[in-house]
Parts: sequence; C-alpha cells; structure tokens
Amino acid sequence: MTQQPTSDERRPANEGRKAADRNRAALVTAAREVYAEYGLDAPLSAIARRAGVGQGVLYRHFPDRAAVATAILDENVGQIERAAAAQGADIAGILGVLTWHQTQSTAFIDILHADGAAGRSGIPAYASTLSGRVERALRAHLPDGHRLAAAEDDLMIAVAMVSGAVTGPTREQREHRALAAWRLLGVEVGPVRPFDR
Amino acid sequence: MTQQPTSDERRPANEGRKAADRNRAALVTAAREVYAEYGLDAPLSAIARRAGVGQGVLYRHFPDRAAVATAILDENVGQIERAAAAQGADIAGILGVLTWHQTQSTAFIDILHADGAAGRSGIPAYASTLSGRVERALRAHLPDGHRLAAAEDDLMIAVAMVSGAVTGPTREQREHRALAAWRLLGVEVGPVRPFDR
Amino acid sequence: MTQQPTSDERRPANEGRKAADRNRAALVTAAREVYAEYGLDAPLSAIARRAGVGQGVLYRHFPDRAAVATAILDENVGQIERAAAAQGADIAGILGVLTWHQTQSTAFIDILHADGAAGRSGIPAYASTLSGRVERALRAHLPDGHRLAAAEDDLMIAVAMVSGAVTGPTREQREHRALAAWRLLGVEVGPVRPFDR
Amino acid sequence: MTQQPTSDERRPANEGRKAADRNRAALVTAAREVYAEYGLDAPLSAIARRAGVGQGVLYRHFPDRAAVATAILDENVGQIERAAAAQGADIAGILGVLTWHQTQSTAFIDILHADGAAGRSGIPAYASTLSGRVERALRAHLPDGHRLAAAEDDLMIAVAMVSGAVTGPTREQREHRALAAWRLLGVEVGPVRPFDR
DNA sequence: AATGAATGAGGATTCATTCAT
DNA sequence: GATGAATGAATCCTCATTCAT
Repeated sequence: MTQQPTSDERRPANEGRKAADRNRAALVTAAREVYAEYGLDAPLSAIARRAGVGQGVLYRHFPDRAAVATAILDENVGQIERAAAAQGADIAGILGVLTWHQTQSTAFIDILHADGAAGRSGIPAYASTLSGRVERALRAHLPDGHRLAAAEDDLMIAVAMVSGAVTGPTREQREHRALAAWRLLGVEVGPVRPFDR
Repeated sequence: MTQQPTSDERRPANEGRKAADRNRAALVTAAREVYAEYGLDAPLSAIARRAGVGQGVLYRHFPDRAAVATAILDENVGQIERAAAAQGADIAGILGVLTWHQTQSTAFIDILHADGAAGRSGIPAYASTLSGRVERALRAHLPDGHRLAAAEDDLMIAVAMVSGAVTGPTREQREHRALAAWRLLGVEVGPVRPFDR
Repeated sequence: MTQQPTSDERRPANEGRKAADRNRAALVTAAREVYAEYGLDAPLSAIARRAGVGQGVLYRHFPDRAAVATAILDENVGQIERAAAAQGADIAGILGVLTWHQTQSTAFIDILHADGAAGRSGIPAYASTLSGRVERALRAHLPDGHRLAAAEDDLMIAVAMVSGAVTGPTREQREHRALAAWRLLGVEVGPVRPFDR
Repeated sequence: MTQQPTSDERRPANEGRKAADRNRAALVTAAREVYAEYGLDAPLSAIARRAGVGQGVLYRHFPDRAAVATAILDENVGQIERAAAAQGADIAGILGVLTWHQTQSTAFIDILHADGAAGRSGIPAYASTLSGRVERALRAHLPDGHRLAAAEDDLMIAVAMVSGAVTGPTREQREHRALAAWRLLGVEVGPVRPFDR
C-alpha cells in the first residue's frame, strides 16, 4: 500500500552524528557476545537489541548478515595474522592465540569447521575465506619437521579437531579441553591469550 | 449400526496398533534422512511430510523436538552398543562403527559435540545422555595401555575431535577426513561400517 | 537460534477442519475486496486480517502473492471466458461483462494495463497470462468489420484505454465513465453486468 | 573569530541561498529520473541519493512525499500550459506536448489517471489540482466542433484513456501506443515533443 | 542550511504447536 | 489414532521521518 506514517508518539532521542561510531562499536561488541553465545545463526535482532539500538542501525552499518559476521570474525582472524606477523612469532605462539579465540567464540569455531564445506546452511561462503586466511597465517610458520607438516590437509584438520573438542559452559573448561586436544595431537601450544597488544 | 462381520472374533483395534508402529518407524526413517540432509534444525513439518503422515502423528509419538532427535540418535547409539556387545568386539572395531555414524549423520556429530555443553541451541540435555552411553560402550573395551586410556577425559575428547574434523559434502570426503583425524591421534580404527545386524 | 515457543496463553479456538473451506472462501472474498480497493500492491496481511484469519492460513492456501492474485483474477477472467462461450454470445455482450469487472476491481484494471508490460514492479508475469486469456476470449467473437478489428493491437489498446478511463470513488461513477469511453471509441457495449448466472 | 575578508562587503549568506536553489533543482531532476524509472512509489532516499544531497535537504524543500511529486509534475504541467499559451497554439499541437509527457513519465500518467479519484494510494488530492490545470489548458483551445467538445467530461476522459494505453518498456513503444489510441479516438495530434523553450 | 544517523513501524515469510473432526 | 488446518510469534528487511551536529 502506502508507507509507514510512524506513530508520531515520542521518539526516544536522536543522539546525533556522534553516536554513529559509538553505535558501530556497540554493535560489534554485541555481535561478538551474541555470536559467542549462540553461534553464527543468532538472530540479528538480538544483536541490535543487545547493542541498544534499532534494527535499522544495524542494517545501516552492515548491509547483510554476512557483513556482520565478517566484521566480527575479521577482527579475530586479524589478531591471528598479526600474531603471525609479529617479531619472533613461532607456530606454538600463534596456535596459542588461535586457541584463545576458539575458547572465546562459538562463531569462530563455526568458521573453522566450515573449512571447505560451503553450501550447508549456516556455513556460508565468507567462512571459507576467513578459514583460508587462518590457514595461511599458520602455514607460513609451520617448520618442516612439524607434526602437522606431513600431509597437506593435516594442519587444518587438526585445527578443526581442536574446535570440535572445545565445548563446555565456561571459558576455563573450554581452554582445558582445547589444551587436552592439542596434547593428544602431540602438538605444543604457547600461552593461550589474545594478541591485542 | 454398521456391523462388521470380520473373520471370527472382533480384533480390538489391533490394526490401529500395527499402523501406529508402522508410522513410528516411518517417522524415524524420515527424520534420519531429513536430519542427515538439513541438520538438527530441520523443520518438523518436513519430517512428517516425508514420513507421509500428519503432523499430529509426529507429536503423538514424540512430545517435542528433542524426543525426535533422541529417538533417531538412540538407534545410532544402539548400534554402537550392539557392536560393543558383539562377540569378539575390540576397540578398533567399535570405533569403526562409531566413525561410520559420524560420517553418515550430521545430527550424530552434533550430539558428540554436545558432550557437556548444554545451552547452545539444538544441543540440549538429552545429548549428554546419549553421549554418555557411547562413552560407556567404548570405555568397556578400552585396553589399559591404550593411547586414550591415560586421562579420564581423553576418550571422549578424542571422539569430539574426530567429529570436529568430519566435514565436507560427500560421505567419502567425510570418511577420508575422519580417518585422517584418527591417524593424527595415533589411534587405530577398524573398518568403517554400520553394525546393522 | 531455536524456535518459537509460542506464548502458551490462550489460543483463540481451532474450529477444525471444517473451517478450511470457509476460510479459503473468506480469503478470496477478502482479497477481492482489498484488491478492489487498494489494487494489486495491497499488503497480504490486510487480506488475512479482513478475512479474520491468521497470516499462516493465507500462506497455507496460497503459496505466494501471485497465487492470491491469480486465484482472484482467475475468477474474473473466467467469467469473461464463460460469457464468451455462452450460447449466442456477441462481442457487445462480452464487452459488457468485461466492463463490469473493470468497474468492480482496481486489481482487474491493473492486469489489463499490464498488457505486455512485464518487469515493472506490481505488474508481474501472471498478469500477462490473464490479459492474454481476456484477449483470446474477445477476439474469438470480434466480427470482421468491427471497429477494433482493423489493426492487430487495436483490440487490447481499446481495452486498456477504457481501463484508463475507469476512475472514481463509486461504482456508478466508474460505470458512467467506462460507458463514455466506449462511446468515444464508437464501440457498442451490451449491458454492464456480471456473468455469474 | 575567523574573519573572512571577502571581496568588498559581506554577502549575507547569499552563497547559502544559491546552494539551496541548486539543491532544489538537483532534487527535482533526480526525482524526475527516479520516478520515471521506478514510478511514484520509489523511496525518497533514492531521490536524495541521486541528487547527491542528504535526506534532510529533501525534507527541507518538500514537506512530504506529495510535495515532491507535485513539484515534479508541476513542471510537466507547466510545459503544457506554456505550449497552450504560445503564439499560434492549436489543440493538436498541445495534445502532442501532452502526449510527449505521457510517454516520458509514468508518474505523469498517474496524475492524469487520478482525475477525481482520491483514496487510491499514490494518487492523492494534489493530483486533481494538476489534472485540472491540464484540463483548462486544453479546453481553452478546444474548438467548438471538436470531437471531444460534445460532452463536458469527454476531454479528460479521452486523456485518461490515452494514459491507459501508454504502457511498454521503451519510450518508442509507448509513443506508438499513444498515437494508436488517439487514432482510435479519431483525434488528430501534432508532433509528439517537449516544449522546453 | 546541510548532513546523514537513528528510530521504529510495517510487511513478508516460516514454523512449532494445538486441536476439531 | 490420524489428519491437517489454524494460530501467532519471531525474524528479516525496508523506508519514512526526525533531529543532533
């Protein structure tokens, strides 16, 4: 029919342009939390609600669901890349950062699962891209004799395996299980921590 | 009013009973197919449709979504238990049957992931129960010196790890990855096959 | 995330299977009214609301917007076809029935406007189909010497012209204008009436 | 604080004024294009975007959706009025200009349809006003014996009829149909062209 | 006077779940 | 016992309109 006459009632403040950056940040934070808790399938409205903004704001900043996920996970992946690029980076240290993100965010695990599996709902194309970036960052620092350097696929299969092991309600428990997984693989891992500097 | 002069005696709704069993079986089969194809989030209506029954029938047999999943997976778990109970069962053989189900059904992987993780959508409490049964079946045949017998958790963490590795569009690819995962763990696995009889 | 737990509150009656036909009829009636009033772009929710049913019912009976429109307009077009097939049908009489529907429903006018114009939003493909049926029904009874038999396009251009003239708040006014339009075209029209028998 | 030693005197926001006019013109042009392409229901944001201004500017110049449409169409109607006022204007020539606008702009057709028809979405009251101006411009040059001079309403009904006939994806096709329509009405039309100067 | 961010209503569509027949 | 219709909540997405800067 026609349009939306907007009920004219009271309109809860327009904090103006300054709020834009704040809102984007709030959205990113909210998305990170919501994704961590519910995974990549979480409703976008939940993210907007937790960020304390209207749905339209979310769509202004991110054109679609993929954009939100990419923005969040891009930061996670970026940390791993920076960890790899850092001076004196070794594979154990980078795996420590990787493991940190695995224990933090369900969504991050989802993309590592994604691996080559496009097509299944909830594991969309952008996940492969991000997964690929993680692989490159790791492989660049994988020494020749390393346990995971034998076969082509071993590296990412191992990462997926650890992702599979990371479950549990608390971060501590997830970290415990992640470390157990690496140990079962016979792979040494550095301190589990973010690389935010 | 309309008398039905059947064979000799009036069979008291025995027909209904038999139809009920038939429906239940059809639902289980349908659910297995639908879950394998779409995952645990598949609409229940799709299951009823594929089973060729009304939705009400589904609800008669299974009070809620969890009950459907449980019933399906119960059959999977049952096979593993029977494999374990079979004469001459060894851990490698049982793991082969387990691996078969991992490569067959996305849903089955979900419950093994579930482990202790309640709260995440689609991985509710009942999964723990099933997961526990798998664990008992395996542990009963785990020899003392086995690679996974060292620490309490190692067995199921390893299973979860393999589940994490199992991705890909074709069953062949999933089997390939599963075997690669077991190899990385240094665990020997028997032939990957169902235990249907 | 998960599903819709449905608030459990009170559920406003389920009138059972018998209501199905009644509801479909109510939907068709409602759609006819809403379309007549607002045209083909009317919100589907308005139709469901006027029919007194939930939105889901509408989607059960009609898979998409096109199906609703087709169902409604199919009946209109069908009347014209039946008028053409009736014993002793002549072009003036058929045009009278056509004109009746033009004065009744904005949506019907929309499809005649549609003519060959697919692509524009709100004038979708099915409109062309319906428009084509109207054309065939009319042309079959168009005598050789008829005013609109000269050029290929003249017939449907004339129909579109009359559609263009049919505006106004009351049906009476619309009929008045329709007749004026036919008169300006020098085309004789029979009684303006439905052909419901 | 920061003094601006411009040319000689301080021009009091004359710059702002000029920019405002420029913006208004840009909006009118943009709206014309957008309306021609998407029809009267096009989002206002699209118009602002194409004009290269913020949405606020649009609302400054035009209080509501109707005002935008009016402004655009006002220019079209103005051309017809100027054509009518031009030296040596005759009804055929004026109809040629009218027809030009009918073939150019979907929106323009809408207002001629509108005629007396308020209530339908997108064809609000202001359309009547514009339609009335077109009528006056035409009627002033309608000779007594003209085909459309017989009955009071005939003139605008004929215009609406031609509007109804004007459909099709290309301007050429629309012009072809418009001319066919006038021919069916037995009305002579001058060259189909704008009257821009 | 311009900008463009934010709000939030509206409409589409999908399903879980109940219940008359 | 089975059927399948109905309900309605939830999610997605799009825009009109306001307003701080």
